[in-house]
Amino acid sequence: MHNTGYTNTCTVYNSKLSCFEELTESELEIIEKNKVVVNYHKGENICKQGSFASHIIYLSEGLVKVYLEGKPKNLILKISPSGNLIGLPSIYDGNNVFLYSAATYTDSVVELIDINIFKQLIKENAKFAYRVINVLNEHAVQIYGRFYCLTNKQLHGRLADILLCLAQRIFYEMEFDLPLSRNDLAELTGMSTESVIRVMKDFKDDGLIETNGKAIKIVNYEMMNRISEVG
Amino acid sequence: MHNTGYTNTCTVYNSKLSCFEELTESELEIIEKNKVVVNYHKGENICKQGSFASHIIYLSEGLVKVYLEGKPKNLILKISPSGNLIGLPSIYDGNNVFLYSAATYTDSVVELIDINIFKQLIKENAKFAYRVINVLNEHAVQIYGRFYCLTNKQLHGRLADILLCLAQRIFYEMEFDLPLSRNDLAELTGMSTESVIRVMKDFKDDGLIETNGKAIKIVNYEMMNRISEVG
DNA sequence: AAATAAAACTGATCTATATCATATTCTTTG
DNA sequence: CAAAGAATATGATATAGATCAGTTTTATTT
Repeated sequence: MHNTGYTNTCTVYNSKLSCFEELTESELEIIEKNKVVVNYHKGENICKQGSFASHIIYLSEGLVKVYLEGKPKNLILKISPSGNLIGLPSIYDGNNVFLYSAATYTDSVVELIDINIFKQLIKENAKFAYRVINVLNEHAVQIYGRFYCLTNKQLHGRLADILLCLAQRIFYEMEFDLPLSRNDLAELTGMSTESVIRVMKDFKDDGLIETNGKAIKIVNYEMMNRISEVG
Repeated sequence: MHNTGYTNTCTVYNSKLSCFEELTESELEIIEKNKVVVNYHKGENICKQGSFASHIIYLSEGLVKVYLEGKPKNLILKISPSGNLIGLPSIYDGNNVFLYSAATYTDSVVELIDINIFKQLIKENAKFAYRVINVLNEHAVQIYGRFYCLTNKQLHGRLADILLCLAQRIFYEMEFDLPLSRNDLAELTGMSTESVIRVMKDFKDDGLIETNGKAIKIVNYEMMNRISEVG
């Protein structure tokens, strides 16, 4: 049976698709010549919603959250590991503005590509543009899934989602050092910090996970997965 | 000051951008020759999440909801009036599948464009592709806004949002015949039908709106707007 | 027009989860 | 190394909004 569901809050946008493969040597050279490399510390903002989007951001190292600014609290759209582009939705005529903010969870390295050059490449190289469309759509699927989960699943499901997601899509292991605080997890799952702590405790008490400081181990994958699915 | 916020649940995706303007005569002809026109009755499905996406759908008449299928309940991503494309996110290599379902609120007319022809045009005409990217991004903004509202605003804010949205973006008038049931509104705002009714009553009692059967009139626009903003 | 079905409405109750208040542990820094 | 500051933890309380169980109104069918 075909999988029609968006059953994962999984927040990680980890594109398998690179659009740059479709560029010619000379086009790549244009990018190389016009890009700038910038280092960021943990917790810094790499772009700010509403500010002028002069660049497309390529995350070459690190881990960032991409989020909408909100009055009482922000809304995280995705977390993005290295190898992904940030700011593609800014390619939008008459509105050269970042549609979201992004901030680093860990020290990160970023390459800034002039947005006008990027746009020019799209307008000249249809294959490249096609790839960009693919990346945007892949991204859309992720956001849809997250949207569904945050609006439909409850606490245990959402937290299970995120933990599985980190294990599977960021660390590729069931045991990892969590670079996020309980507070970060709360923001990510749309729950209160206290609830994160309580649900984590539930998971521990039920033998689904083990924690030791920042270290987390998903012991009972099957069960965690069921919790994530059931909500 | 620049408006950086996504303060509207507004669900209506009403693109000002048409991507077809960038096509040449002969390209348009290709589309004309390969398109099929289909009529739908109110309440019918025009595409189903997970099914093979053989076509891009152009809504030439009517009003539809675009939604994710969910076990206890669905999640509406947007409502789309005539003049918009549905199914663009299906342009996604290795996954020729509808990423969402769509169903009509009213009798509708649809033009089906073969997805392979559409893809081919993207790959050959970069300007066209650029427009498609613009449409996708415009769309993304809408969904982000809705995402924010559904996860952060509470009942009164959400319902005020939708009513304003219908008035401003669908009917272009403060007085209109609502083509949606209370149940539809509930689905749209992510609340229970009973709550929709209660909040509607609150609005009526406070003199913000007047209703008479299917007819709705937004009397106090200012106040409704404030409710929508405050949440 | 009577009968049936479907919306719309109302009130009572229940529950998931936030919020608040406070305690404990861990981490940084003077 | 002590002191201050974060981050984590825990229990009590509050509440927005769902769910349930009905009633009334509107729409549809016979």
